[in-house]
Amino acid sequence: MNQTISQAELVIMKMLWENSPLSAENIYHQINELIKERKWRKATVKTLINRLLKKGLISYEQQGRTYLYQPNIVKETYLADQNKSFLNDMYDGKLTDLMAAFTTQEKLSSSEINEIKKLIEGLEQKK
Amino acid sequence: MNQTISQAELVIMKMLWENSPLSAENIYHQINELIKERKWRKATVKTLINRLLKKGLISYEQQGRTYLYQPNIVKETYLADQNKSFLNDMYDGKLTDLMAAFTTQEKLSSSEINEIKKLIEGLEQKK
DNA sequence: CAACAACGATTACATCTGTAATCATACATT
DNA sequence: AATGTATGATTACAGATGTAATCGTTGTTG
Repeated sequence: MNQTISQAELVIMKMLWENSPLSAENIYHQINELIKERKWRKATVKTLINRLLKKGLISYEQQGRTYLYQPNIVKETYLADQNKSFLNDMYDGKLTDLMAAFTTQEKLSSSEINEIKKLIEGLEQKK
Repeated sequence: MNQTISQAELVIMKMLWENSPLSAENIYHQINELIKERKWRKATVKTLINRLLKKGLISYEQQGRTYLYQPNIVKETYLADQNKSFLNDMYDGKLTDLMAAFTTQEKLSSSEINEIKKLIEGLEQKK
């Protein structure tokens, strides 16, 4: 259940999280239209789909001659796991260190700063 | 120059960022003392060191019969790259989304919340 | 019905990773 | 000097990953 998703596989997963179920053909087209830099052959897309199937990360329902694929895991769950790993790997679990790095590294508009402030205030309320 | 660092290699890099130069022997011992769960053979440690050398991520100076290794890249630079990739891969570059996920996902002490507030205030000053 | 096209299945193959064993060499010790 | 030992170098090998080509089957079309 705790299968890893490779970089390439993640592209497929994102597509399915945004909009599913999708056929292989469909995924193929979306990838090559929306992500111009990346040109995958159909066979490549199929391989990635099959690997995701084998890992149990997606499933399909048969629709006539084609298969329609859909994710088995929720995006938020996956992200939460990734966040945790990233935080531990890069900042030894110290969230404030991570926050400091991100906020100083990325340039923020004042509306974004406000948004973040609101987040923090929300946290204070809750406790 | 934009070499990737694998999970295992990162363990070595962290060691060197914290304290360098170090000999292979030294790295070996630190890994197996400090990170109890992980038991690497000396040969494994050497392999990882050699891969990092080949990637140009570390270098050595000879000290008699042993080599002393040291990082060629600064930790902060590496982290900044990782942050950027992570932000793009997981949150399509939307920092506030990332922040929202992390702050709601991790439980924060009120002192941590304060620390973050100070960070944000610092950002506001600067603009 | 025959040929083609569409779709899924199978196979391929180089590189990267994790995890080492073994080999060679130089130093230390009896 | 001979042998053990520490250290670096070379080789190994399976699984994951990126990137596909090709094969097989079934529906479509002239």
